[in-house]
Amino acid sequence: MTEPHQLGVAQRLLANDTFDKKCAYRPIMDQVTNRWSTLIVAALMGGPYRFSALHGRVGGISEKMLSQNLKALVRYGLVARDVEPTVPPQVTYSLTELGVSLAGPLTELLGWFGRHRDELFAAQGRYDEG
Amino acid sequence: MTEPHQLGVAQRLLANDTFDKKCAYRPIMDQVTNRWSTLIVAALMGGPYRFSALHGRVGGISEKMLSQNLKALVRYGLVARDVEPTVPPQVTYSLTELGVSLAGPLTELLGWFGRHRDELFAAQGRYDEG
DNA sequence: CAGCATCCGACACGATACTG
DNA sequence: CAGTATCGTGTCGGATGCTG
Repeated sequence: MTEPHQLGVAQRLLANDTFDKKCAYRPIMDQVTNRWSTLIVAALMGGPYRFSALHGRVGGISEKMLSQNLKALVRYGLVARDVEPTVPPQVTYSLTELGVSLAGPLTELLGWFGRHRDELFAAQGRYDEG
Repeated sequence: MTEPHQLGVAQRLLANDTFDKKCAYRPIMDQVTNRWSTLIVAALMGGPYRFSALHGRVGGISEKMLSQNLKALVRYGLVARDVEPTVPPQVTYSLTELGVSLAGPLTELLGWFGRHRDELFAAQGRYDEG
């Protein structure tokens, strides 16, 4: 039941050249779905966070990558950056409305990997054996 | 209405450490959501394809990357590889059941980028100006 | 036809050190 | 606190040429 519908959607998308590699928003999508940005967006779903809090929350990310990816996310309007001009400075990051709207599809994708984790590992194991 | 639910889901996922960087399936997710694999899976939603057909369909991909990514997708059980022992050889690729189940979330994500393309570009333009 | 081997440049990423 | 600068390494990914 879901299958034919999904295939139909895919066909339409392909027919309209909507996600071909040449399509102009692919670089943005590559950036947003990369290793770190997904985790950062996910972390920000929990509410606004300051730089160091985010750094602790995203587990394993370097300051450089956090800074770099945050900059990109701000650039695409997915994350808001609020600076409190105090000493020491306080910078708070939060999802914009656009960022929140991305959270849905992203969470679904992440959820899929969570649900099918075992099957993926099993297939990987089988492949590496034989 | 969707917002609080999504945030709740995210919170639960984070609380369970389900998509932290350290989480074991992240490497698989990185592979599957990378630049080419998403396009390959999308192309295969249209039905089974042979190597060269797929190569033409995915637009811009090199044979090396197609081969490499197909191998990874086969390894994770998302794509099936059927060899017809003829001369010349015929190799057909298709989505497995697992692959089809991934198509849903993936299509949603791709659809999101299609729908919000203009906002992303606008934000990018604004950022690069000021 | 369906690929693998090789070379090579570009960039992602981490570690370390430094700044307002 | 919230970053930036610099360096070094590894991987990504394209181009080319070759094989069964």
